Amino acid sequence: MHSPQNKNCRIPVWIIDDNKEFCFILSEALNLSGTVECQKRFHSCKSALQALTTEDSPPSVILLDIKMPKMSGLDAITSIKSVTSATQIIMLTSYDLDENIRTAMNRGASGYLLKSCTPVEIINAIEKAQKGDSPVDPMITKRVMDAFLLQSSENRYFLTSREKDILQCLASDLTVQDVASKLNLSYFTVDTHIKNIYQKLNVHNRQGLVTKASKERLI
Amino acid sequence: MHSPQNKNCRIPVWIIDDNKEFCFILSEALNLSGTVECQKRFHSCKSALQALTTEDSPPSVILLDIKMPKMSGLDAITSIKSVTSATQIIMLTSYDLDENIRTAMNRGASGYLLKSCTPVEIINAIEKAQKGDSPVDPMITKRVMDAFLLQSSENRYFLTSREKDILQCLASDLTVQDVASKLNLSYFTVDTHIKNIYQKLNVHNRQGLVTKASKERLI
DNA sequence: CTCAATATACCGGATTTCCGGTATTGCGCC
DNA sequence: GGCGCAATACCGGAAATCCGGTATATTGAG
Repeated sequence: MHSPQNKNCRIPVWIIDDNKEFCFILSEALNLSGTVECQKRFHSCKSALQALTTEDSPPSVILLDIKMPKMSGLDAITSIKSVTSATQIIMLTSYDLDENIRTAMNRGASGYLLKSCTPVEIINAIEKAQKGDSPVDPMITKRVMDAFLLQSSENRYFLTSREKDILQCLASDLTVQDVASKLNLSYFTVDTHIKNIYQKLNVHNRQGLVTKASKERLI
Repeated sequence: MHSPQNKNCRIPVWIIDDNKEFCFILSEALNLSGTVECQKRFHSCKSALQALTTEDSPPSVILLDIKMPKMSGLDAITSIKSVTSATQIIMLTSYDLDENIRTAMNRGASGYLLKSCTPVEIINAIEKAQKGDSPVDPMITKRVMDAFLLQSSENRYFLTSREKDILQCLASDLTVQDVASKLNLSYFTVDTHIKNIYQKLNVHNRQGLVTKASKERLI
């Protein structure tokens, strides 16, 4: 009736996410549950696809990060579906409102999860997806996220220590030049770090950065 | 022993500050006290100097805003002292750490006050100055300010309603262009408003603005 | 040892901000 | 009725940011 997997076993899941830290934490969390088992982790779409084509047992559910270097998770959806159409795909995103969600759904994803969801929420979503349920209700994850954000502000964005340094400096009126002098770095280095921070926090300019960092108590 | 004023009267004070609203509020507060009397208010150094040279009774103490259009309060110190050397001058500043303080002291000011001080603190400072005491201890005003800032965040910087609108927009990642579209204004208008906000909050770029506004719960 | 991550550094062009001006209109207040 | 203020609008040049690249050295984990 439900899925093609054998009934008495835990739901086999793969995670594809270039963020190793997040990837590891999530898999550990899933394996703590009785119902889900993270069998494999990949940090690029390419290696995951390789495994899919060579291995004989595809997972029931794949958790797929939307934003990755090289091949985007968005592009991987159709490839995965063409190899193993029975596998459900749940997109992972860091961002509150990612316009790519719609695209992902159109391409065959079953739903999406915010990375800030609790493990329980994620496991529920996996169980739902395996049963063939339609997309995860965005409002649920949204609500969970809102509550979740208030605590656990602990490095949700995986900023490196250098990036945190620079974030602190930026919060106090300093220009790139100023920060470079203060930290004894090249202008270009600071510029690079800032670009990376922008990407991690999904903002596109200074005021966006400070606003977000401030809201999330990063500064 | 103390000052040249007659003993049974309240200490006569003038206020020179281009911010009419602040000026008025402060004078009202002073007049509520039993010991200090705000006799005159001026919104420019020029008009105050004019009054000083024509009137026969200079005040014991002048509260002088550092930052004013045209003639800066800093420039006015020597002029005032040359007319009435017995008058004590207390500088007023909005900013946490104003480098002009040192200059003001060198030119003959008796001390300085942060505009965010409580009326009681200000009155104490006036009484001290009139007795010829040396500069107000910066740490006192600083401490008072810190406590004061936490409450009474009510429009400390006298932002106009339009300015508050724009501040809100800036806090959410919008560029000048974006804000202009959203509020149906010209790019130049928004630019002008932002310049004015910068001046009022004493910041010089976007991240400084957002940081300060965020700290002080303006957004 | 190898791989990946991190921190470092540089370039160039497009865009945006920053700042000091000026100017006009409308509104409220003595 | 005039004065000042708030809001609107415009200009131009200097400075800073933004972004998409590329590249190298070091370090830690497997």
